[in-house]
Amino acid sequence: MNDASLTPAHGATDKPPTSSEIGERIWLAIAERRLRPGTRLKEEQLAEIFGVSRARIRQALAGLASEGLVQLLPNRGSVVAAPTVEEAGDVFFTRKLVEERIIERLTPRITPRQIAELRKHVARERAAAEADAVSDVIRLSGGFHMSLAELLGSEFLISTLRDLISRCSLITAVYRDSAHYNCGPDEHSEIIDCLAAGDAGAAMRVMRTHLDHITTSLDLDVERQIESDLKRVLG
Amino acid sequence: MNDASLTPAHGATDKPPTSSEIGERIWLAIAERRLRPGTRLKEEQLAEIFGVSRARIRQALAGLASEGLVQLLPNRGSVVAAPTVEEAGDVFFTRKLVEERIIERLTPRITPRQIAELRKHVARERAAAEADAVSDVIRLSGGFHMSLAELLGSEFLISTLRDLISRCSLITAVYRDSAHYNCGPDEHSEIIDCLAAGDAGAAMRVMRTHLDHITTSLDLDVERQIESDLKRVLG
DNA sequence: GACTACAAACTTGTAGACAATACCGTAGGC
DNA sequence: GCCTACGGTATTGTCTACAAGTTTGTAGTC
Repeated sequence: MNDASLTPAHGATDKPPTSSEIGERIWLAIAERRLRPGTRLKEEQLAEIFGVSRARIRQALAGLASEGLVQLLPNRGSVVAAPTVEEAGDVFFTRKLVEERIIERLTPRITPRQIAELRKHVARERAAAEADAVSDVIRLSGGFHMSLAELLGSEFLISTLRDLISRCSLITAVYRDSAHYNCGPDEHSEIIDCLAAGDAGAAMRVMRTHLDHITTSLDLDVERQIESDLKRVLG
Repeated sequence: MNDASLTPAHGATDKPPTSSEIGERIWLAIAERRLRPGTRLKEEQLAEIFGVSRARIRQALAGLASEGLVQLLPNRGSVVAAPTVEEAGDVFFTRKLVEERIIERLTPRITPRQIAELRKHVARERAAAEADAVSDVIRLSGGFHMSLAELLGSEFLISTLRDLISRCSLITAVYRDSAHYNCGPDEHSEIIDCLAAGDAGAAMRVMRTHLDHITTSLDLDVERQIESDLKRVLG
């Protein structure tokens, strides 16, 4: 693993990062494909990189493991997870259902003020896309979907969606063929229009189409060989 | 918290329990309503009860927190979570969708040998129900659903369903009105029949009905006041 | 008499050290 | 020449001690 792949652009900070900040940085490194599936994540190495003790690293890794981003091998360490094609299908299928549920429940209760907030978010997405700020684009495009869950306020759906989006980011990082990062802001805008019009059915349809676009942009048919499959390939 | 509520029936073991064993015991205590929502879970106290150090307790609590069973309050400790009525709706809704997906994918590939395994499982459920072995009944009724996911072999759906079943157990523990524990074996048997017949549609229908039965057995309309709602009640 | 500021006790958060386990290279035997 | 057994090295798993934060009780003041 290249140490530079985890150090943030804005340089070293004074305070030691919290375990969730560490998790976020590792997550971003995975989503940006700087950390490839199969990469070993040694605790001591990470502890040195982030300037914290191993205990905090273990916390962060445990969190990432529960989100399915890293795999914890007992007594043998952690590696960046390598989702299978089948798993990818399940994840996107589930995400579609959960996001439709969110839309369905959010539509009748959303306020004009919240609509405005969402539009601002999409504007930030556009700005980041035009500036080619890859980290921001990835974070913001997931952030739009998270915002919908947060507006709804259901703790369960929020944490479930966070989990699903993380997994989707990993999947797209593995199976996406080109530079086209996550979802585009135009379809997000369209979803907001439906929400503003109070048309839950239309919003759900657009959301479904939107997520289908992401799915179809993946090479799920191609069998991408990844590091952890090495044994199977050569065995 | 009563210490006795966590000690297992079969007495103290020689070896110290692993963090997942500790998590399981706490989970069971919650599912059996021995630990009520809002109960504080002090690390040192738990460490003494299970005869391990605090580090292992923290692991167990972190795992339970990611399943939504306990709530981690930074610098203030952990309490047994108190799901709201709205959250309960979301959880059951999502569980229905996930279990239907499992059934849908499992039906065309299930083998007679696996059918036989499932029938054996239901037989164990019946035996436990007749013997009034509450712990076993709770574990086995959830176990049936887990078995379906495990037969399918999708890591994602397995971990997702484990999460959902845990949350459902907590919800039923909070909102169920009487002694009727989780799901009955008869409907499980019916699901197996549909699987054996290769009729995915029927199996999905039965599963949906089955889960609806659990939902309707809850007092979701009644506002059960729980400790963490104290402020809202008195404020 | 009620409110605010302070102090003590308790609980969690963190770090560092030690023990257990798994992997890799080497030597010996078949 | 290949396989197996052994030992060194590296990495994870666990525990104990200390630091930081929060809550609770108490005294002083308005």
